[in-house]
Amino acid sequence: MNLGTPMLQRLPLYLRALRGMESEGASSVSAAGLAAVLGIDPIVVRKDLARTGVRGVPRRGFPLDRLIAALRRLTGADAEQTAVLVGVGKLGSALLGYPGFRRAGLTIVAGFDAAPERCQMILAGVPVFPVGTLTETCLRLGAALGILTVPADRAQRVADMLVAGGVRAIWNFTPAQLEVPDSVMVQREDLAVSLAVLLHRMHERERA
Amino acid sequence: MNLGTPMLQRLPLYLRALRGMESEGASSVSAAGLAAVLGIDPIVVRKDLARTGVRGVPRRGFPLDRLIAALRRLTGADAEQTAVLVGVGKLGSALLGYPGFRRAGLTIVAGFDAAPERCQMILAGVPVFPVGTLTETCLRLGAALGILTVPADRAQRVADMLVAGGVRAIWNFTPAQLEVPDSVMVQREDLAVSLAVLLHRMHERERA
DNA sequence: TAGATTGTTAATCGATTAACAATC
DNA sequence: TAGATTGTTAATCGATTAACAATC
Repeated sequence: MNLGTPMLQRLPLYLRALRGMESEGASSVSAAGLAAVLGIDPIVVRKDLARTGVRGVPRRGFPLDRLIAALRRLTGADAEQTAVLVGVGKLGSALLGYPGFRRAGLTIVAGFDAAPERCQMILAGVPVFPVGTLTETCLRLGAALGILTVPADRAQRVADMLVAGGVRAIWNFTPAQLEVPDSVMVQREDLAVSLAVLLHRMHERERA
Repeated sequence: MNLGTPMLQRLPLYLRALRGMESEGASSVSAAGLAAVLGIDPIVVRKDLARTGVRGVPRRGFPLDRLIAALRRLTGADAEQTAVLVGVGKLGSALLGYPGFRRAGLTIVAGFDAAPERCQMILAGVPVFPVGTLTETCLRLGAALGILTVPADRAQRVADMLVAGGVRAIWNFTPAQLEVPDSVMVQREDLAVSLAVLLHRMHERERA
């Protein structure tokens, strides 16, 4: 199944809302109900749910458990990947403690840092190692993903080590432009981009 | 000028790259050159640059200074907004120390936290106050933006205080679904969403 | 049966891509 | 002049929106 980015970005929102409903004892949900909870256009939700392949029942809605299973599969949450995180500064340790990754199917199995005093620590249950052991440890653990939270000027060097360590994707929280082989996917997380969108929309709304 | 989100997300990347070129002494840039640096399709860059209104010169490219000025205006970086940040935990203090906000035209003027031991501190040059003084301080400082980095179960209450404090937008780093008046823009920053996109694309690439 | 809700098909809209003309 | 690069117009593509048929 080939999903466009806009739909792909909505799926985790559905998943989170549906899990909440399930834990409150619900067993089915209508597209309109889900749309209302999330503040999304009901037509969009209906179409998205149709594309999960789960059949809804007129007048009753969709079976919650099957919908959750389908969404977990579509978002890749059921694949159980492991990640390493490099750069255990403030942002890095904040990410180590973020519980949402587990629910999305990602387990961070090791942290790395250049500062000796940060190594040998255990943060949020994750051991931190010297960055010199990165490639070797990556290979040993079979990590699928590398999370980059180092200073921008070290990003490329660490990325090279991650690639040598066999990761299949890099989640880049630095502004650096990384050079990696085509086989490795890089996704950039850029707060300056988000902020620009926010400021522009804020001004836009005020003009209207 | 009404810009679509895709273009709006590319503008800060252009801006950052152009600033780098300027600091290296360049005075003009071609669309193709900029595209190569960022790994973006040259046709897209050419069209985006055309929409800035800056005239390029065939065989020479665009004047760097005018392009930077135009991009600053389009992204809102020249408007100089102030923000307050609520929840000075790991993520919150990481954001307080992020230098990119300043360059994007945003200054964080105050932090707030519920824990008494975190108040009276100064982090990255920003004073931290008790969350009880939030609304009052917001009004006094005339903050345009509230950055929400508190636990999810307190998000709505803090959002209410921010709204009462007169902010025009809320940058929500919690998974909570906020209820605010229509006049206040809410932008959600959701790592679970980004991760789902990343994992899906990673799998997609491996199938290909 | 009636009515709510799903499922599907068509229309609209905006972004990307392609092709080519204009200009230094 | 020749050639590189911008600027513009048209074609394609995908997502959203709208309308309506199908079904419990």
